[in-house]
Amino acid sequence: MPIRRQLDAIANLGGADRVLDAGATLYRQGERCNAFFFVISGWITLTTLLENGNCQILDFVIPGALLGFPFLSGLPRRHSAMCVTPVRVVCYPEVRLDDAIVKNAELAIVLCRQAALDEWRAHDHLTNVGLRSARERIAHLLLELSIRLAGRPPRKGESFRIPLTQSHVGQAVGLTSVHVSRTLRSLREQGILRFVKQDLHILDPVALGRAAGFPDLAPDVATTLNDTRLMNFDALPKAC
Amino acid sequence: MPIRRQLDAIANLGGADRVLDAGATLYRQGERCNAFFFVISGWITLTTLLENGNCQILDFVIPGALLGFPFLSGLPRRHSAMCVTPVRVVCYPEVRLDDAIVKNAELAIVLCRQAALDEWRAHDHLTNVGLRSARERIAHLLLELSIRLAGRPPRKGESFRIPLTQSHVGQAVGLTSVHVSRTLRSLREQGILRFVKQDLHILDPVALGRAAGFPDLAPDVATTLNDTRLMNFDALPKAC
DNA sequence: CGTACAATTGAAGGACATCAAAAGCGGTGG
DNA sequence: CCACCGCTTTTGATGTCCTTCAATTGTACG
Repeated sequence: MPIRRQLDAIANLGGADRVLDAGATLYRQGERCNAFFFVISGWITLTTLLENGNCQILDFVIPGALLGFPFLSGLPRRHSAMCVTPVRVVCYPEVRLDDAIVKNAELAIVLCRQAALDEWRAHDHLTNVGLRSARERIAHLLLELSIRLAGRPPRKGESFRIPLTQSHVGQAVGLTSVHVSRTLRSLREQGILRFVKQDLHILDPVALGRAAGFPDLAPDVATTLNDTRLMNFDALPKAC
Repeated sequence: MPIRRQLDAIANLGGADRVLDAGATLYRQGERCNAFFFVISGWITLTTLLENGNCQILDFVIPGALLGFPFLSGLPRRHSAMCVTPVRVVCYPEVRLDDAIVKNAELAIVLCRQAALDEWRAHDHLTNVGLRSARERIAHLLLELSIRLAGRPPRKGESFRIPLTQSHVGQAVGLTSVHVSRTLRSLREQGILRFVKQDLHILDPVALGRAAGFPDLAPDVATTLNDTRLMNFDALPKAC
């Protein structure tokens, strides 16, 4: 079981459970912080803040992920990790990367994989924002989140709890919340999806895929995600 | 010396030198390829191609970097690596991640660091494209490249060889080459920089920094880059 | 029941794209 | 040496996608 292996790998690092309210931060941009975290429940955003007050959401972190490992230890964080919902994590404070890796090759493998996955999502996100239209960006994001939550492409009529505001969506894909609202309306009117009160209903997965700009790529992406242990934590045995 | 350490770490993997023409690819999107590379000279772009023919440049790879390590081995590549100029690399074919890491903790550390740096640049790139104007994006990119090449912030009057077309710049920051041209003209007319024939002249570093949206961040960024061994290969001892 | 925040909708403006054409520049061959 | 080619850069005119500003309507919560 993938996530079991992650936990085994870090078992001897002595983590402690921690509960945070919505709006709290795990670490802040500019801060030196050598802790890292395993997310048990709740949603977290990784955000960078600009001087002008604008804010970019780099990624959404969902349960089952490792978060914030200080590969570049001692250096200030480049982004903040903020809780969107109440969050439960295992916190591993003051880890020394070099020691931990030398002592534990299994951990090194898990970390490399996690880093590669994170980078892959960052790249995906970048192409999304860089060369797609508003409609495509939003469809793409919602489809990606569905796939990450389900571990496979969504089926017709399925629905997911996505605790984000339209403003979050906008900050993630580089649009104003106003335009997100308009675009969601258009998608709703075309019978592709409904996103009300943080519940996303997938009415037409195929049309959604087409709107998102992956034509038949979705199954492949799902395989990737599944293969590399970014699954929904709730779907796991209670062993952890 | 940082890059020496990288090379030491991978010394026993048996790499072979390889020379490629401009336009050649190291690996292609969709391809299964377990090789990775150390760049000796030349510039490389990491690109994703969309079905509609559009193309996003994810990152520019310059000499001294490790490239394409198959963390998610066996899975198809998510992007292509294309030579912008003639390129010399050391090629390490068919590496098995798990074995290599278990046998060589030093390598694992280097890889984790490289992965973290790549992810950091991807995030930086993402905020650049996500919430800055055309002017800011271009200024930011050129400043970033200068810093990576010099290992520190550029000085007044300094110039750098950047073998990119305006079309490359556009594909990197999500703009058309037409608009890149116009924006560069504006920056030139304001005495901030000149970018002619692949030679970038920094006329006013402070104004460039302000145009890019980091106000005083530049020194910090430079420190980060320097600290984490993304330096210009040419500045290294010839030992490699 | 009032306050705060999220979502919605309209009107107007701007930043960037698209289309099209011309000019500069290096390379190649007659 | 000049003509020709492909590629990059430049510039203009026109259009559009998205933003900005502003006001209204939910909806949750103390």
